[in-house]
Amino acid sequence: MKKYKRYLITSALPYANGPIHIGHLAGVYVPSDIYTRYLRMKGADVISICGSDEHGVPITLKARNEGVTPQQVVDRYHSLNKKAFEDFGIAFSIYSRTSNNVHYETASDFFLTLYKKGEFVEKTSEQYYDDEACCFLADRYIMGTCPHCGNENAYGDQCEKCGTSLSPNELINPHSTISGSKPLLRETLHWYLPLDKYEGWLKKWILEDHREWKTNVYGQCKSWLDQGLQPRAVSRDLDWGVPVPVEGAKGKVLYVWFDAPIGYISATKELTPDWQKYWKDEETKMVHFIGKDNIVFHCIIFPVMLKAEGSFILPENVPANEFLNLENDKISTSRNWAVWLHEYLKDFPGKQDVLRYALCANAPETKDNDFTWKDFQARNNNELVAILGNFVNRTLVLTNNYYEGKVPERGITDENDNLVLQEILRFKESVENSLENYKFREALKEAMNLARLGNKYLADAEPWKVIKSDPERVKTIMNIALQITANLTIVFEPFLPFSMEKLRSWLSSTHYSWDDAGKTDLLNPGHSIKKPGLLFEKIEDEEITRQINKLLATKKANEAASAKTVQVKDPVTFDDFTRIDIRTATVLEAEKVPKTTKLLKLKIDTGIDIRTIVSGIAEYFEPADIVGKQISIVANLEPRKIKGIESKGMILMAEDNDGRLVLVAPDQKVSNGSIIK
RNA sequence: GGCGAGAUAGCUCAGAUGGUUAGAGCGCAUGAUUCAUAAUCAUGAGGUCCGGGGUUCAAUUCCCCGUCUCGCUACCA
Repeated sequence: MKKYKRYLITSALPYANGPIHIGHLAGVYVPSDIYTRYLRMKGADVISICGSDEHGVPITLKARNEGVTPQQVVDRYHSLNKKAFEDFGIAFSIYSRTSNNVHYETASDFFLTLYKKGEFVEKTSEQYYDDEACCFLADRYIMGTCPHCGNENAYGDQCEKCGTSLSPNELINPHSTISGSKPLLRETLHWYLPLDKYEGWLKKWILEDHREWKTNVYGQCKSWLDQGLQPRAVSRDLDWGVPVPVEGAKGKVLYVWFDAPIGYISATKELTPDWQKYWKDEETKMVHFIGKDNIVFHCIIFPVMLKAEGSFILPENVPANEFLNLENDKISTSRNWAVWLHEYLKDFPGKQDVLRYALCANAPETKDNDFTWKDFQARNNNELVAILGNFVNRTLVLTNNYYEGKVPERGITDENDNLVLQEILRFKESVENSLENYKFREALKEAMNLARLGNKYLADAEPWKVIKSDPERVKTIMNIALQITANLTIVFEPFLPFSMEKLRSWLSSTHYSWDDAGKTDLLNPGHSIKKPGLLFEKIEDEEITRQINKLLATKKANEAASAKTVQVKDPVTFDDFTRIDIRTATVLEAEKVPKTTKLLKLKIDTGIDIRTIVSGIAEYFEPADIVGKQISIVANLEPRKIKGIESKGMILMAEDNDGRLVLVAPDQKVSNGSIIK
């Protein structure tokens, strides 16, 4: 294995439009923190980089909705999240932000370097332009009627009601969210990063040189590479972000995914004038901690950016995690379905380590996992309290009782003692091995096994009995139990830094280095320890019930919100209404459009003609079930090509609250082509 | 629809280049113990290893076809 002189750890920059929740923590920040703390304990030269990702359209929209500036939005979440991370003990070397000057400079320079090297492809395309506001409209700045579900408030990139992803020119009646005016199509110039040019290089770098990457990461990369890469735009028409630093690029900023990873570099610059040795020296090991949704950016796009620039190193590994669910449901910021870090810290003061433990023990390392409050409670009560806390407590209490807190001399050891002393050394290796391979769950379990060993040792040796018959022997037993305790402060330090600090203070011991782990003379005879408190406290049912009720209330609120009927649309004149030609028709044939999920191709008899309509209803109707049914259609809708098939008209559907589609048909059979009015 | 990942004890997960009884932790049951936050220790019960085919002397492991979950992606008039 290659030896490295120093480490550069990055953690995905959280987007500054919402607070941090347990999904972020379990997927990215807890693992990266454990890894960083471990490396620091080894005495390695390591920096851990993170910060707020503060650009992009959703932030500008949130600002507009709230009537504040984007800067105010990001200021709010930046400080909230920065503080929450600090309070939670995530040991970043720096928590920076992409709206600061260093970043503007760095990102700008980076773009310019690529620009001057001729790495970009320039292309013009047609995009919506707002004449009144005099600017191009990013997807999220255009709203209109969703062609699929009729939701009038669909965004240019997605309808949030039916989940359909859209492109702006699909919207019916598009309007600008800035001025409300109807936008026009205009030509605009953008810069593209030609990923395709680097495809061959990426294939070798990932598929051949990094077979050791996690299967989910490797598989996803392979999938992208096999499908072939396309150039990707690196600029957008927007006024919030890093301006494109070339002539004639007024009103254009760097696209947020181009801008954000450079944030790792600028944060490093901000941290140290020595930043180049971390980013440009082959002897630095760079590791990106991210969630699975970020794989393509960190394994394909950012490496291409770095490679194209030419002077930067590439990540040695990208240990992406899967997602964490909450009580059997996807975590969702917009649905308020989350455990928010800042609220947890308030609800469970002093219990950072409990959450760190629960999230690490149940981290979604190989597949999506579920966080439940019951599991959280069980982990605390049955593991932290019962195994780790209890062992520490009984050892320290006995030492205080028997020796007034002075570490006793270790006398002659018996066979079992020797076995245990050997075991202690083994733990160092196995925990270390798991950590080096980013298997944090496994590492934590091994650390806990050391506490288990301690409990078993005490149960076997029974010092509370032996003290009556052979007090000399008890000194040896307690000495060994204390050495185990000292070792616990080392192997648990990366996972439970708050508790281990407490424990060290009770032991009156120093902050050991990682390489002290396995030693059995960490506490010298005669060394004084203090009276212990409780390392962990039981969490009672009421506290858990309170949290569960909080979530139930959220669920109820969400249901109430979705049941609310969508607001009645703006009035239309009778004249407008009569322009829509709605008629009855009968389905003659139905078949699934190949290679699609939702599309059915229908041949229908409208009474006037036989025509083809393509409709996105395949998830709710089997072709056989719909043949022969009488339906209602919009007969005079402009024809449109869908998947190469010309569709003439639209089938009317009623959509239930849960999204289920139901045919709208006449009550009794009528002749085809009957006008519905 | 394409691609990727996953599916193993009640729960959370390991695992096997295919080979006699498939493992761990938690939970559960029984026993022991009382130094310790009713905490610990021992023992035990629990599994068509997602379903169906195939290859093989032998498949939970390899191949093919499905099902379900999650992600990326296409599509939705």
